[in-house]
Amino acid sequence: MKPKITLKDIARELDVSISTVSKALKNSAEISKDTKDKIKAFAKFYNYRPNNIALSLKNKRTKNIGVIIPDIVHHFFTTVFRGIEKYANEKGYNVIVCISDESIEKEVINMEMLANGSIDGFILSLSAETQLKNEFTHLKELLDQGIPIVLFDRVTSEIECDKVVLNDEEIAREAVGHFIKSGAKKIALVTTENYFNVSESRRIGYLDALKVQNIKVDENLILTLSHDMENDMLITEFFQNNKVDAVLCVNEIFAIQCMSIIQELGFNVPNDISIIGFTDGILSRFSVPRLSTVAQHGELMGETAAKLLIDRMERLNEVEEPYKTKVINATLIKRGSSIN
Amino acid sequence: MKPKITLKDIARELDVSISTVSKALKNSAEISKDTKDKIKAFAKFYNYRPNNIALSLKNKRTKNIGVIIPDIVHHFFTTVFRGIEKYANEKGYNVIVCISDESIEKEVINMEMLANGSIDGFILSLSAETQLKNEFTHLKELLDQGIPIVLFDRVTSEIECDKVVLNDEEIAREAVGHFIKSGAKKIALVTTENYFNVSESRRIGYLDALKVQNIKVDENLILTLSHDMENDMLITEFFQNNKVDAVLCVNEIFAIQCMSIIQELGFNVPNDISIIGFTDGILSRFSVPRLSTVAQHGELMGETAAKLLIDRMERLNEVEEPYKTKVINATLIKRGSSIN
DNA sequence: AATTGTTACGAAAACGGTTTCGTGTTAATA
DNA sequence: TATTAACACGAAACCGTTTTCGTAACAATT
Repeated sequence: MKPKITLKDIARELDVSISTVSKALKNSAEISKDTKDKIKAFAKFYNYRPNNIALSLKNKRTKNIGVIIPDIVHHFFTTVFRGIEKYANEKGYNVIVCISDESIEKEVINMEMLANGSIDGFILSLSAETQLKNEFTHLKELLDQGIPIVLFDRVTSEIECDKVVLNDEEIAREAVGHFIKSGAKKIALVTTENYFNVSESRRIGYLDALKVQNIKVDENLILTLSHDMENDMLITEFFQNNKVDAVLCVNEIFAIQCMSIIQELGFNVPNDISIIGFTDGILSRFSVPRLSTVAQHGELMGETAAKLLIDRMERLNEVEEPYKTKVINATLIKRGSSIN
Repeated sequence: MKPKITLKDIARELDVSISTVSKALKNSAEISKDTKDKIKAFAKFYNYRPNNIALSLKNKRTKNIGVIIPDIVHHFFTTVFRGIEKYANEKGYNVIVCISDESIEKEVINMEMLANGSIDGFILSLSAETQLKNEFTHLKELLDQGIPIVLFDRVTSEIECDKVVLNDEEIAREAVGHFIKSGAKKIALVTTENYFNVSESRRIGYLDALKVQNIKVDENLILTLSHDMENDMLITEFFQNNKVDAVLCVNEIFAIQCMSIIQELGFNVPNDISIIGFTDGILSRFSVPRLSTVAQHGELMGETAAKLLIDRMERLNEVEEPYKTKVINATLIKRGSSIN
């Protein structure tokens, strides 16, 4: 076993001072060529690498980013994370991930844990509970301490910080417009409780598109499902009791569940009922027929969030930039589950 | 903006020494009750929290774990990660994730980056390229430096360290046995290049099960696909050219692709051809019919790996424990794609 | 010979904690 | 009254860096 070597070790062995070693390794003009060569050779031989922790303490920056996401086993968040990791890594940052599990308590604990020096900034998507309770003091306090935060996807207007969001409203409008253009009249929405900002936006887009086309909104055609429950019965009843031409689902699972039940009920997709889901994940690509979806470009979203954060962190001393909200444009991917 | 407060700040304000503050906050018997109360109240009021970086430097341990995985957008790795994060968090550790992207270079760079003080130990699954090239000096060097490593799933016998693996061979045998019991004779295997230890083990299990039942191995019934290519043509030809009763696929995607193509070719699943896949992910649960799979219990695997690592790290000074390899027992989940 | 300027290096502070050890003050004991 | 013990606190070292500033040694200038 050969443990890591420090500046002190090199200094002792070569009979010079620690400062000389440090300067030599940074190629300082203060040190003579002979001494520099000697020190560099020694350092190289023993594979010297500066200790990150000591550097962090000295520089008051860790080059770590904290990422808090509600759930990692979820295609969208996973792709966002990949975008964050990729960009951060290119810029020399590491990523510490915590999973809030949709709980505000975990969100708070994890953030406070990391905020005590472990990271230079946060990227997060709010937990369901945080959105439900509308409780953001933990975020405000961190911002107050000067720790930059970037919110993505599940954001809130209560907090002033950089944000990255999808054009949910617009893309929902576009999806419904697509249904209408193909002749659908009875268009359903399958969504979650609307304390989620994204569901709310998608609902608005849905309603908007109907209004524009003078289609009367039928509240019965809006099915609200919960995240964690078994929804099969509700979905079955919904499609038994309502004549529907098309259905927009706010996530991939709902869309696949709907498609499966619709088919079991004897309807044809897309001829009897068209379906469009959100999140262009693996399920959508391998279903039969393939699912038309809204691609959220998670990876781009992650990269954008990381760039926003790193730009702000590396500009900390200069003039304060105003906060930005970047909008990622979703893409409607038309596949077999809707009529072209 | 109110920046973080330090011991020094408290000491200055309260006109005591830094050591007194430190001791008071740790409730040391050395300090009088009066002084302690005063200091605690002040610290609480200003929300004092010790700086993690300073603690890390002092204690020579970061309470961070480095996790290196080949790919995060992959159900199995994601669940393992969740297990790691969950257990680590309970024990007060944070998790720094790097994605190797199946590249040995990234694996090396990331590990060296983190090894310079940022983490206390690693949990990783080898990249494809690392397995292909059989190149492990980076791991050996880190172990040499006294940094503990736990390998999971994609492991190698070249490295001595704690490991967590699936009983791949056995479960493949069981799956094939299940096929045979239901009357299948022509049993195919759809797998990846066998430099992956897991594919290799599954292949051995497959061959073994056939041998035990005196079924002659037909090399034509083993289809080797690559990870990144479009395999649809190969799969189609395979099922056109070979009479097959059942097929075992080493991952979920292959299984779904096979099922889809098999159905397109006019066969019935499971009556004409049974299918079992690996990885009990979301695809398997929502396909029609639902896919019989080998559940790899990723979360348990992650927890086990994290426990192994943390146990070793927290036992560092005591006697060296011999390295362990924990085997996670996979479960064969029988659903609609195979005959019971 | 005295002054000035380089060169090449070392001492020390700082980052924010913990911990060992030393010490002044008071009270208890002989 | 002198010694000892207990109490309550502070000084300083240490973790591994970076960086400012001071300075010894020598050369060059007047």
